[in-house]
Amino acid sequence: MSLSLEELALKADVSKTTVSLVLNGKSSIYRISKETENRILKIAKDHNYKPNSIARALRLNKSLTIGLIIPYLNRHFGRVAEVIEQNARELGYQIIIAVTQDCLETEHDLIENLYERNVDGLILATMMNRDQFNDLSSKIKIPIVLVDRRIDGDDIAWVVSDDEQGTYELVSVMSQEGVKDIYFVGGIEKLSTSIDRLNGFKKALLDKGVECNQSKIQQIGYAVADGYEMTKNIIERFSKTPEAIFTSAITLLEGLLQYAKEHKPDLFSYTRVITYDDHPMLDYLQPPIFSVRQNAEEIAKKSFEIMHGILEKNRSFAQELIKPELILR
Amino acid sequence: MSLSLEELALKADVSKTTVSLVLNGKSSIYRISKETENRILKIAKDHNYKPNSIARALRLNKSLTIGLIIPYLNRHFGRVAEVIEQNARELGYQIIIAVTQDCLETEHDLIENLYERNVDGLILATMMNRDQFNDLSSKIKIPIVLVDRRIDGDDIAWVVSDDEQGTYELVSVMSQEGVKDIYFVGGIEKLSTSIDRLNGFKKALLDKGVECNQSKIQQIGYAVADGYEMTKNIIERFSKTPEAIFTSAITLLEGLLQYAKEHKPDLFSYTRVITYDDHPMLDYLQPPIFSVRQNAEEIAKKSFEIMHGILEKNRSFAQELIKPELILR
DNA sequence: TTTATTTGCTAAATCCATTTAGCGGTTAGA
DNA sequence: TCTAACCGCTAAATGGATTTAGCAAATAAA
Repeated sequence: MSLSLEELALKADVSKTTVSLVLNGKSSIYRISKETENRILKIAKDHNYKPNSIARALRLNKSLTIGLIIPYLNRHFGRVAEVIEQNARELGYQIIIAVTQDCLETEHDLIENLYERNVDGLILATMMNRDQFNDLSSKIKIPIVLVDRRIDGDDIAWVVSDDEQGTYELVSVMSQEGVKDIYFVGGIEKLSTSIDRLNGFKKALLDKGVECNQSKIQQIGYAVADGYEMTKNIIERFSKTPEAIFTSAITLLEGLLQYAKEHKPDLFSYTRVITYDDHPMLDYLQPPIFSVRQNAEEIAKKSFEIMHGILEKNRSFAQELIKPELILR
Repeated sequence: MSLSLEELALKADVSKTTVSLVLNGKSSIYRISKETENRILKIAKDHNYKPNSIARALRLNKSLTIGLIIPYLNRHFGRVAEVIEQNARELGYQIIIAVTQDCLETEHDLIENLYERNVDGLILATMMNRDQFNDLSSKIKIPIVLVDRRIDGDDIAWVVSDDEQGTYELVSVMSQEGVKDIYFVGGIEKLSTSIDRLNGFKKALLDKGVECNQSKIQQIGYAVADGYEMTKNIIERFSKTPEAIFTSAITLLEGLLQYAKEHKPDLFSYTRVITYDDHPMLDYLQPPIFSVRQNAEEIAKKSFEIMHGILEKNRSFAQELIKPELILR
């Protein structure tokens, strides 16, 4: 299977240069005769010739490969990865995937690793701050598109959900109903997802003249156990019967549900729970939990689009806020 | 950044052959003096030399890259992919991921594509039957490990959940409680997951002397909409009040829940629902739904282990049935 | 002193596709 | 008749690491 240019040239009784030129559509530029061209094309087709991608990558310094670095392959990022892969494939790119488990050091290692492995670009759900990112950018000479988590900066490409607006709208639904005593169960404090969601949260309350007490805000992390812990803190230290709790990720909601199940089975009789991130199973929980659905498909599509634009269309960076969808049950 | 062997050789004032030999641990075989060796090692370290992986792949015909082809990046396969990636990374391999959406043609295209892109091996959740697989094997000269879905054959490597046993145990819980009128909501008929789960289902009933009527078995597909459709069929055509329904995947359960929500809100008052696949949210549904949790981590670990064994340890194929876990709520 | 062996290292081939510079032959124009 | 332009194609260099065969100098053995 898959013979080389040279073998093809032998069969066509021309040099491998000629074969290469023909197959790369440069026949006319190099004045290869129609006859020779057709002969070569036929032989190539008959033998189902595909150029060796490694040799090609070496020569062209271009591997048609994009590295995708994300914290987990959970529901959200799984969907993002899936759609990025499909979009990439249509344009001839492959996706190399790697998961950081939200560990900054792992992220650094992976970036370095993929860079050395000659990916053409990186799509990154990063934990870095601006300084760390700048450091990196100066070392790494391939385009980077941030996804899901952004870093402020005029020249940084990113595609993220409009976390602030989504949270604002969701929390506003509560505050418009007069709910005031609302708790924020947050994730990793320094990430844009946390910052933006917290801003949206505060803004929704302020709009109704509710001052947001610092004691109502917790940010430990995005793991299920973190959600459990923060819920526990709220119930055991601040209020046995909070009016409402906002969890800023589906995993945190899981933690809340787990705590409620174990220690507070009647939680839902006096507490409204709302959450960032949606999940189909929420449709079947009692009582219904309002949520914000991130448009993973659009996030994925745009982020590859930007990458592709930079790589092949000489476009520069771009930034996109993707509108999430409110789901009121 | 990242200079070449040649540049390194220049700095060390030796030939690139010498540098390569030293860096590949062949100093003693080729009698490179300790002095030269240390000088080269130091320079390489100072400059953080990393061999160009593309050049290496071309020369060695080995890309340290594994293709992973799965139907979706959903919860189950996302977790499998995540763990495969982590295991692979520790041993220096990268994972190229691609999703088929359970389309056989896409699967074929992807296999061909990844093969041409010189992956060293393929881990595959396949839709192929034995003949198609044999056809493929004869063309493709790299190791293939099937994951999640197996194909019978003495020389085919696979790692799958013990679907038959898992289903048997789960359904036995029902049949031991005297439940007889139980429906099978199945997936894609010809896949081993479907065949094995159906066998386990039948066996559990037969053990209690219950004959399994063909009308109680449906197999349309694994999509949420398929689950909806099959549930609808059961309720509208066979029994308004089935004693129990077994869904053979979490997506099918979602379809069932959706149908119930829309057309049969009292379904759970007379019907027991059990499902293959687990999901943490099931903990919070009323009434509790018993399930079988596949050990995605173990499946992932073993499948890469087998691949690695074939690639680097001269081992041959292997087959592994991974025990799932019954979750009774 | 001569031959054999060891030491320490390297030139060149290899993997395969791409691309630049240019060769030898024909035709057209002056 | 001579130069210029054109035609159709190719040799060779390139990218970077690996590996085989082997060279020259130093040492040991005869």
